Amino acid sequence: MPIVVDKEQKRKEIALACKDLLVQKSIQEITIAEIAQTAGIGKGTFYEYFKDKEELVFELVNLLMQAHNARKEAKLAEAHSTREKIKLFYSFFYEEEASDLRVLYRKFIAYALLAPKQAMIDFQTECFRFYYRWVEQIIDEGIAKGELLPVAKELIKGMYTMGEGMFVASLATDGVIALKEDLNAFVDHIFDLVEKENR
Amino acid sequence: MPIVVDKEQKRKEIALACKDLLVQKSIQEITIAEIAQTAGIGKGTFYEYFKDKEELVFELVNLLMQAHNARKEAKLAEAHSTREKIKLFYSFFYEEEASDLRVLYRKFIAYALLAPKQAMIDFQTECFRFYYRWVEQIIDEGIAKGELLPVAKELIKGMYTMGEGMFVASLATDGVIALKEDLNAFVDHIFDLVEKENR
DNA sequence: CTGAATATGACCGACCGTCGGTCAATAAAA
DNA sequence: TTTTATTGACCGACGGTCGGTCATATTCAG
Repeated sequence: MPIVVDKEQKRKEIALACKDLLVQKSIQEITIAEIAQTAGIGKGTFYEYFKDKEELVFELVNLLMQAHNARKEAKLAEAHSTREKIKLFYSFFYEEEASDLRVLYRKFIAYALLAPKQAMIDFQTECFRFYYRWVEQIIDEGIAKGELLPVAKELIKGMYTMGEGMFVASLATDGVIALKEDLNAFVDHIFDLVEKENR
Repeated sequence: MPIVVDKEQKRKEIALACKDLLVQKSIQEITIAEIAQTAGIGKGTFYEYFKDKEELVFELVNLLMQAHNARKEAKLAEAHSTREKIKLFYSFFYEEEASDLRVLYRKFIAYALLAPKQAMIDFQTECFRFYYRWVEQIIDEGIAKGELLPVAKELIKGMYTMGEGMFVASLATDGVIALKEDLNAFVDHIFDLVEKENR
């Protein structure tokens, strides 16, 4: 048989090799030739593995997000209070650890708005479901323990999208949003409202 | 002396002439030549008024948003309850009337994330301030009337960004968000929590 | 007062460079 | 020999520029 490369694997390698480039430069400034050179492949080869630059960004976000989620799940075990567990979810938006991923995620969202492709939609939907279930489980536990009012369950979707919304808004405005502080403040105020003991 | 045209005015005319084109096609598919042809000007002339395609989108969003805000303020006078007034703010995200503007706004956000320019940031910041003040005033009235708990004031920023977040999320996912229903449900639940009578 | 000369900015599209995407040729493995 | 992977030369589309043209307001000589 002829040469057989693991296409899936090579995709990942190419994407990873371009990480710094993709994080540092705006995608529009990056040329395919530059990408190929960075990954140490020919320009034509790039097209064997990706349809365009967006797919490359997408692959990388996918890759890093998976790793990120794994780390987060580990951390979740360490969190004690319900409030802390929920805040852990939002920390993606400001923690130093995830800053590269955030830069890429931002570009990914932009593309998803500009020229959505099914794979992107599927990915975003899966992300939503993943985090929704996460938060749902935490809230359910809180309700079961009698800590939280049952109405807390109805707030999950809004709370989730609030995070993304504040993230986007903080990137597109200047001086009106302090992401970490505003996110945590909102969560605290909501918790104050749905914790039974405060009633 | 030579012909002198009102540059500001002509910018608006060009932008307005391209509205349908910009709403219907993805920006990346549109060429400058096409824009020039649609607006009935030469390609070179386009560059006399805009630096690039993004500026054109921006001008149009700006224009339509101003008109939209004016209409909204008029409607606000008709709304009765505090809850209704707040919901009026969110209706931008789903009302038929604003659908063209939303399509453009979506593209605008994408550019603001992809390659932010100061003018875009300023515009978004101004939009934020405008709506923030609006909501703030309504909430303040509600508190003054004794309808709402004072903590309601602390939720404004989160509530505002939740709207944008749910909007973005609904565009980037499939089947998990019903924008109108989810927005209104969240608002209702929050109101149930911050209205004094429900305590 | 008139109209010819002139100055100036609006307008334009031919041209140029860049870059995304293709494909014919090559290499290498089986 | 066949099949697969790789490559960079090549092509055409498109963004952006620039020199030239045109329309009109102003000026001033007659």
